[in-house]
Amino acid sequence: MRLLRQSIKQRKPFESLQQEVFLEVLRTGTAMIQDLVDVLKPFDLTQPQYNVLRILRGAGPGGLPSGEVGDRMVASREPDVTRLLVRMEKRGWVRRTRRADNRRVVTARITEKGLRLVNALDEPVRQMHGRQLHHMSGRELNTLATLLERARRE
Amino acid sequence: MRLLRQSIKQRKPFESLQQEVFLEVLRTGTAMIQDLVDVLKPFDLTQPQYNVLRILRGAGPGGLPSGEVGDRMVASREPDVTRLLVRMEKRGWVRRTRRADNRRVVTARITEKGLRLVNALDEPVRQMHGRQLHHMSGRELNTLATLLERARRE
DNA sequence: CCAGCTTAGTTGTTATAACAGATGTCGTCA
DNA sequence: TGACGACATCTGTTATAACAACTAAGCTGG
Repeated sequence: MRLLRQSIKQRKPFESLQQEVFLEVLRTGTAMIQDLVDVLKPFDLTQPQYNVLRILRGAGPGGLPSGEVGDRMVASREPDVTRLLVRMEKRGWVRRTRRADNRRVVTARITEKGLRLVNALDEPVRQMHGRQLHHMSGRELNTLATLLERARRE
Repeated sequence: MRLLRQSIKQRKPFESLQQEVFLEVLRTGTAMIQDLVDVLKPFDLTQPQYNVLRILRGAGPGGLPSGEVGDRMVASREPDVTRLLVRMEKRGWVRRTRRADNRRVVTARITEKGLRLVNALDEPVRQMHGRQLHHMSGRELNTLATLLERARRE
């Protein structure tokens, strides 16, 4: 009887559990991203733009090929990366140069201005993370990060 | 010495932990949403449209005011909801009628065609969730869902 | 009852995303 | 060496998102 009940209960709740996790991830993600957007708005910066600035800061003075930038972004197609970088170049945050030894490749580098901007955002963004997650213990955060990473496996 | 080390170590890892959770949530979210988009694409349906269909199916034959639909969607401004519903009406999945007793309100209802579509998607979507998360135990899923919900609190 | 506030939805405009196809450059192998 | 396929990026087009301003309908207090 015990076994029967278990096998009955197993199927249905398990599937809806998967769906619940799916929905929770999306809800949490949109809430978090919205907080970031709100932080960036006064700086007249969108989230993908901020993302690019962080990537290029991390890449150092050598910069990165456009394609590499695209690969490191969570979600963006190649054509969008091109135009994103072009727009950012117009704003003076990024410099794009065609590589001499391989003229197919466009190297994107962060400018001094872009660097100042992204540096100025470190503290506000850090504070935002604090506001979002200060009520969770280190242990909980660790568990959460681990489970999320595990969720993406396979 | 112990205390000192602790106070030194405490600050930095904790903040980067928050950031790590933030990034994990976004990465997992985009991966999951991409899977859904891939499932919906053969049906020529976008994720917000699918969302609306599920909401209106859940609302039953009485339908819902546009504003209500917007509130139940994760992220979408009012103007976008209007146009989203208009587009879906053109495709025959939704019917919009102005309410007689309060002509400001537009009630949106799912059509027979829309209902067939969203019902036909239940199984593929369920299978997608299975592919995404079959490697995680019920216990892990429960913990994950609980922690995510908790992350949004406060 | 009616001027002015509120509510619900719409329209206009600009920015960005998605997708397909084109362009310019490079490597390579007959 | 030079045709050809692959690579990295770009352009064109359409769809959708963001934001602001507007319209129409209902409500309310003098």
